[in-house]
Amino acid sequence: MSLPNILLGMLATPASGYDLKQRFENQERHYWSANLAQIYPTLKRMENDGLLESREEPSDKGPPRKVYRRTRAGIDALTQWLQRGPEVHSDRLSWLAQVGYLAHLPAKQQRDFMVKLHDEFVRHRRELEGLEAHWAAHDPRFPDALPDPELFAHFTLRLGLTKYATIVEWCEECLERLDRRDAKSAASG
Amino acid sequence: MSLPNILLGMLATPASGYDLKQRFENQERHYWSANLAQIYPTLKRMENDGLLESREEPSDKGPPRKVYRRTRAGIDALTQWLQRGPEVHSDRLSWLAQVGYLAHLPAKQQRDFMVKLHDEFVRHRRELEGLEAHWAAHDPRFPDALPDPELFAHFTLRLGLTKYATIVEWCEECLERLDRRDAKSAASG
DNA sequence: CTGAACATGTAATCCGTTACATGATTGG
DNA sequence: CCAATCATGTAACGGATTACATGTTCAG
Repeated sequence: MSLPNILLGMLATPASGYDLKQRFENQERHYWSANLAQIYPTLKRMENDGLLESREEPSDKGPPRKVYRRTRAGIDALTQWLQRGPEVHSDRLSWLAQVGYLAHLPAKQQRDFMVKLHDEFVRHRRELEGLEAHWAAHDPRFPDALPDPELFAHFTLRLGLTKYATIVEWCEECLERLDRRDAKSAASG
Repeated sequence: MSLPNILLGMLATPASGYDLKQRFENQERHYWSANLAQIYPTLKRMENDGLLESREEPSDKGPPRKVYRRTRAGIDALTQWLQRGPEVHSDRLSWLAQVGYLAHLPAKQQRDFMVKLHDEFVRHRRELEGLEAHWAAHDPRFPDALPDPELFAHFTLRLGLTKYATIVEWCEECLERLDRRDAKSAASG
């Protein structure tokens, strides 16, 4: 039941399904994703439920855009979602499950796996660093004078950055431990 | 497609569906979860596919246990999963999406929300700290002389611990920023 | 003229949760 | 005797992914 609420949150300014998809791929990518085949029917259902209203707008390029806006009922539903308190579900980190079973691979492939992970998360971290740098350069209120909605958007960005930094450091520690182990086994074997 | 592979990884020693569920609720809880209604049919299907074989064993209590063991084909499938490289999907952190929209709540409720989050993750962190302390107390090889499979299990535990620690610290920073904001607005308003 | 980006949708399938269904054993 | 724990399953539903389907505009 999260996607409809997240869409309500994102619709602070009116937007089309296509716009929302773009935002999932940029700003919100580190904590949620959704594809168009899920977004379009969800928006339609929310309109039927009275949470949104839409109007068609001509597009410069391609077919007309269907632009959605929150209704009063939509804003109320969003507020109630927040008032119910934090929704913490168990994470599904299949890459971490994989790390737990790396003993099934030879030492070289174990190392390769951890290096790939490391590089992948460095890439993710860099993307968010780029977002933050851009924000810092273009908004004189950044970071201590940000008004309410942007303050919270910055909170989520900070979590993304520290999360990726933590994972990258952890990968480096794991690689060091693997190297120590292999140095030891080479000496004794 | 992750659950079958994770079950293969967990079945280093033979176990029943019920046993595996227990393990999801203890050791593996910080990176995966599955309930019995998903585990039982998955194990059955994997047996049909030749990845597992089972035998019935009498139980002290309740109906007979169906104990599964990996076949050679199962171990091969697990190895291939690992050789395909890390499976990194986008996280689904609905609590973080909620934080992004907290501007819809009054200041007091914003703070309450962050305090609840903080306390929740402190609890998660403490559970993993308990696991690690127990391990350290009962295994003389901990942490530098752990042999291969346990070494990687420790890697996953370390990630869980630093992940929760990072989130807790982030909650505290957010609370400080909220308090500074409210001190400022009280002075000017 | 071809491919990328714009723009919307449906259908089939798969994964995960909740609810339902059954029954034995042990501790309080 | 009752609740908790042990133990296995099916059915219905909802959420998410992949594949299919259509059509425009602009840059190279």
